[in-house]
Amino acid sequence: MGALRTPREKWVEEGLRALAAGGVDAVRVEALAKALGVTKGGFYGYFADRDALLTAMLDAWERESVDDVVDRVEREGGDARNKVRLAGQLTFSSDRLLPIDLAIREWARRDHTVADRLRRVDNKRMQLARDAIGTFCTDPDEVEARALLAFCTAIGSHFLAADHPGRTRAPVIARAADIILDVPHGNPGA
Amino acid sequence: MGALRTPREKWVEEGLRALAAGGVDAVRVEALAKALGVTKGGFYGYFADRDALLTAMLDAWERESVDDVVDRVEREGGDARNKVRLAGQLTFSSDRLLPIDLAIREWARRDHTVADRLRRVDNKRMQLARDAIGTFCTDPDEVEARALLAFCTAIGSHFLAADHPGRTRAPVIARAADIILDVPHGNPGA
DNA sequence: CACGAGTTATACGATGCCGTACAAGGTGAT
DNA sequence: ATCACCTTGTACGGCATCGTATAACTCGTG
Repeated sequence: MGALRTPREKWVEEGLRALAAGGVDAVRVEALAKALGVTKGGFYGYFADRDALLTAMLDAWERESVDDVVDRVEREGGDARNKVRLAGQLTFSSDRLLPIDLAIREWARRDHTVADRLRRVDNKRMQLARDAIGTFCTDPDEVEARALLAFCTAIGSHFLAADHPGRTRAPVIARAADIILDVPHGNPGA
Repeated sequence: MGALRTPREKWVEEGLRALAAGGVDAVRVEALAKALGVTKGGFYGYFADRDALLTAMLDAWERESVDDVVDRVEREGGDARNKVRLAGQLTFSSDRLLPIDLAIREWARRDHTVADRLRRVDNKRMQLARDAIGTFCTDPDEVEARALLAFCTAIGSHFLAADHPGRTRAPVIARAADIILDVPHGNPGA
């Protein structure tokens, strides 16, 4: 057989890169080919059309961002509050996954198929947060509210452009996390 | 003089509609013309090019979503916690402004000019939240954290696809707002 | 009613993109 | 070395879009 010089995965990978950088409209066959240093010649051997690539990209993302993350959290999570923090960090602090995640959220607002997939993913992640928060909070309504807060903060902070006078964003987020996880703050330094 | 049949504002308005519906890439001169029931003939009398329209759209949005909202909140706000709730509702529950707001947040992630404008707008809104929260919360770090939570929840909830088993999204948000605004919950019904 | 200024329609060239067809190229097996 | 097979390059038709040029139109005014 002839060598597989630009395998299917390369196209998917480059597609996700383009998606992260410029949104779904930036995923163009000829642009990906240029980025890969080839022409689109081989593309249509792997994919029927551009839509088939988009589907393959979503498949890869869903697998990578659910299975992998859930596995790691279960193995390394430890304490309940830490599991929430770890789960958040894995997706929302990953230089690779975060931009893809945000781009897919934009995409999902305009495409029902993508929205359904995102719902599946978010539901699994949300259950993680519920389980963890449920270990130190008994009221189910409050658990749901705190889980929502955790998620919205993780996502929303990347869409919020405001400054924090005299501070960076990080400590503000940390303090917000304490409120979400109901960590009391006495007099500072105590 | 000949009548002004499709004035400049119509193009801006239709542009914002297209932006809200399909993102900045959907703002296409010929598509707007079609939506307005004309051809692009008159467009280039008002705008040097497509970029000029995009700038005009941002101008209109910035004026409408800052000046108008701030004015109304100052006039009708009342109690501090209610000011936060009202400010949130005005932008984040408006069928007109909300989709534009979300679309501009996506746009801002890929265009520094837009990001700067969004920062200006968000800073003004954020100051509103700080002032209101500051009336019942003394620790400045905590004020900042709660203001961030309020904003991130308002934005993030529109990018979060998760379901809430046995509930709708609204009551969960309401309960989250209580946590953000530090409203105590005793035994239910008390 | 006729004129003129401003507005709009139509036609055009240029560009970028999709998807197809076919030729050219490389790789491993015989 | 030669062949078969898979991959890639090139060329093409078709479509959508931008921005320009110019002709046609519309309406208020005299």
